[in-house]
Amino acid sequence: MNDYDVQKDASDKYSLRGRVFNKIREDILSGKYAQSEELKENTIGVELGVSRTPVREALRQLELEGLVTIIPNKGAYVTGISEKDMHDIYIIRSYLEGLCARWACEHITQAQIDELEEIVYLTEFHAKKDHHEQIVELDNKFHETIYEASQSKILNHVLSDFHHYVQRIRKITLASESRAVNSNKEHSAILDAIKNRNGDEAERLAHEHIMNTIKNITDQGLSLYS
Amino acid sequence: MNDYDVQKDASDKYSLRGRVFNKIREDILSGKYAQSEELKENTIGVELGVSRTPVREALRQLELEGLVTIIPNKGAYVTGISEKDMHDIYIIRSYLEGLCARWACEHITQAQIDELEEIVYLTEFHAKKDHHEQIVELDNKFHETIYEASQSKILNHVLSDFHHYVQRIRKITLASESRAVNSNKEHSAILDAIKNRNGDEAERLAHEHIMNTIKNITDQGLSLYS
DNA sequence: AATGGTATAATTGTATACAATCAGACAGTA
DNA sequence: TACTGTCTGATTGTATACAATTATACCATT
Repeated sequence: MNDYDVQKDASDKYSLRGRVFNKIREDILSGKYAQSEELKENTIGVELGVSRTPVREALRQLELEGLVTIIPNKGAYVTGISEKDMHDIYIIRSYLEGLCARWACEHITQAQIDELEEIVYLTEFHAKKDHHEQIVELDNKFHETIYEASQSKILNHVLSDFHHYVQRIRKITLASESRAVNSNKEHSAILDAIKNRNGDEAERLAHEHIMNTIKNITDQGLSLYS
Repeated sequence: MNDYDVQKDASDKYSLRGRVFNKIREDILSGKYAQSEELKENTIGVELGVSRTPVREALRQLELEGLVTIIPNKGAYVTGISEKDMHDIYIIRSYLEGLCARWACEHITQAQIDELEEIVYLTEFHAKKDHHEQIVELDNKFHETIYEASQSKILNHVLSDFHHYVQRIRKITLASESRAVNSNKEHSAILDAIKNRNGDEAERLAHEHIMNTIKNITDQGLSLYS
């Protein structure tokens, strides 16, 4: 009757299921759950203050993403990803980001080019001042813009999926100022190739860009999965 | 304590949800549902003789696969895939199958090599006799074996996802005897490269193999999405 | 006729009830 | 002890109930 007891959780952008989904994924990727740990619907539901239903739906989605393995009538188990998996993801991305840059050459709009130029410019600025937060944000934006510029729903989808996995790593690598600067130079070169509609060059540079990221991490003795 | 060996190998009988999921996906890919058509949980449930619950779960999974778009509190709508999407999938696959063959060079077991040789041999036999059914089956097997030989969980996962989309096309292309023969010759060449542990060659051949498939379809005036 | 508001219906979101299945304990037997 | 069958509790699979939200139809007002 009275409209006062409405949900105060104003982030109506995400449904309950969406929030549960993100929470569990985050917990898996962050290592809160051990490998092969059983994820009980009821336990998680109680933990998050929701019923089993949204938890079930989230687990089914995570199964499709490969983070969870469901054995019928038995349970859901954490599959997680190993360091090798992370390495594989980077290699795969190096190919696909290359292809993506090539397609972007063919389909990019002037507005998108402008946006990329702005991103490169701003990154240069923030890199000097060591603004980690903004740098990571801009890095994401740069790649996402190229995903969209490829005008390939499928490729965008695949690369965006991987995005969740590499998110944490980006924060680490870009914390090094020198890498942030170099990374931005590479972005700038990729952008130039795209502006010149040089597909071969764009593909090659984007491919190398990812490979350099791997090299940077391993050179520092860091792990891709930390 | 004991590590619970989570088996992904799904010889599992499909749950209701699994069947509903496959059915809806099939119906979307086959064009039974029009683009942007609303998928009502209740309607589909009644149609398949199940309640809303498994239908909901299936729709949520399909959303993650990109075949369905869910607008919160409103409904689920068919996103489907266009002919361009199919073309993109083939191009993406050409890269990833190449990478997969490269990795297979590094990790393949003797048993898997034996299996591939058997597949090539049997395909040659069935191609002569125009046994479509078996040819398609063997074609699938060939590719899946290489996916596994790559020993990359991630790459296997991505390529297996695409598999569903190209399944229908394979049946069409391989119906042409000449293509079936040529395709098998290409398989044989890829296998040779893998046996010689020649990564560059294997990647190049596997890449070309997919590109030839596209060429074959378009040359026949066929569509990738039919 | 056009507009706007309200009641009503349809649909989704979540919670819960019940059935099916599975794991582990325990007792009986040899 | 080793084996085996049954019971019990726990957990998942599905169906259904109810709440929240959205769409639609209808009437009143202008």
